[in-house]
Amino acid sequence: MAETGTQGGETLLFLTDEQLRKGIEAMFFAYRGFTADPDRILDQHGYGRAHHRAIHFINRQPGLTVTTLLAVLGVTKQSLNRVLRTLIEDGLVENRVGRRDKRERHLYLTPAGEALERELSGAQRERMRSAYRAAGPQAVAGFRQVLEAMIDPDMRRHYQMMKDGG
Amino acid sequence: MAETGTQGGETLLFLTDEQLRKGIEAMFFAYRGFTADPDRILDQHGYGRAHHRAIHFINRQPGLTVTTLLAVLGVTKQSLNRVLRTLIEDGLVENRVGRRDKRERHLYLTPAGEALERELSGAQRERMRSAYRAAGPQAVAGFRQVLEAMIDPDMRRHYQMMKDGG
DNA sequence: CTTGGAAAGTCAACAAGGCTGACATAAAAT
DNA sequence: ATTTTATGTCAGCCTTGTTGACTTTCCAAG
Repeated sequence: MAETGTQGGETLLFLTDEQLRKGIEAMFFAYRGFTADPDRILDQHGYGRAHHRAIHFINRQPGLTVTTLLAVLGVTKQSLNRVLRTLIEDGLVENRVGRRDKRERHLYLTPAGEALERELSGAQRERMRSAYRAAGPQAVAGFRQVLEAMIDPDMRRHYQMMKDGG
Repeated sequence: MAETGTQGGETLLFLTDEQLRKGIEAMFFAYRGFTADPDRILDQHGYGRAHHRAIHFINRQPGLTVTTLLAVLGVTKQSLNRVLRTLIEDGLVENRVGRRDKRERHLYLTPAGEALERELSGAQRERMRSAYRAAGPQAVAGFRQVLEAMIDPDMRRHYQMMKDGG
């Protein structure tokens, strides 16, 4: 009760424009670090960030349909198709006709696709792990809380779907 | 000492691949939310994300030189120049010859530039503020800690320069 | 004072990865 | 039988990144 200018015992200084600006810039610079290692690897293989995203989510949810992947990635089918086509041609992704609904195509990583996925996610996890370790478990919990609150409501269901496995 | 499988009294479960993967996906979806509002505004004005980044840092550090901005943004001068040229032509950015070193050009926002900057950062801060408020001050502290640990060492000095009020 | 290098700008060409619009096919649903 | 859905494709456009080559201006060191 010695504090002044507080509400519910918590100061609101973390909501100042200055604090928000710092968070915005941290987000900008951190995202660059976040993508830097995969970008290097992708470059060696002649792929780009768009290929990584497709590979990531196909690995995460093997057998998802093109429409689902489209919704998760939030791009047009023409844009995704360009990427998906090269991955299929190169033998990293497989395209199986749906059993129940034969219009659907279910996407799977081939062993080669899984190998690239491991290479990419390994590098990305390494940086993440190092940041987590440096910050500690409590900071990590806060990190996730804020990020999840930033996700667009329309996208949150996709995030949850992936997060909760399956 | 009643705990098992712990080190220094802290569990290491937050470093599992599964936890890291969730962090990676949260980062992916959150960054999309992070850029969504400014992107809509930029689109109305006929600009792109590259213009936003330039405007942001010029506003943050008025009078910075082209070389500095180049280093902060991490793009080539040809790429930046294309963006900068349109901003100058449109009267949002001003380009002053350096007093000490006349080779340098110092960048400033015009009143019109400042108006757009406020519109953009206002929208971005609103989302950030809402996420901060939902997560609380302790989570915000953790959020910043993890993000800062993710920043590439080469980039950290630029982040610090901006952060500490350049 | 000359010369080398730094700061800025420009031209051309290219690539990745977004977008729209139009259209085709197969299969499911009505 | 008809309509709708899922997928795929073609063509063309835009933004924003890249390389490489070259110029002008100006500072600084010899």
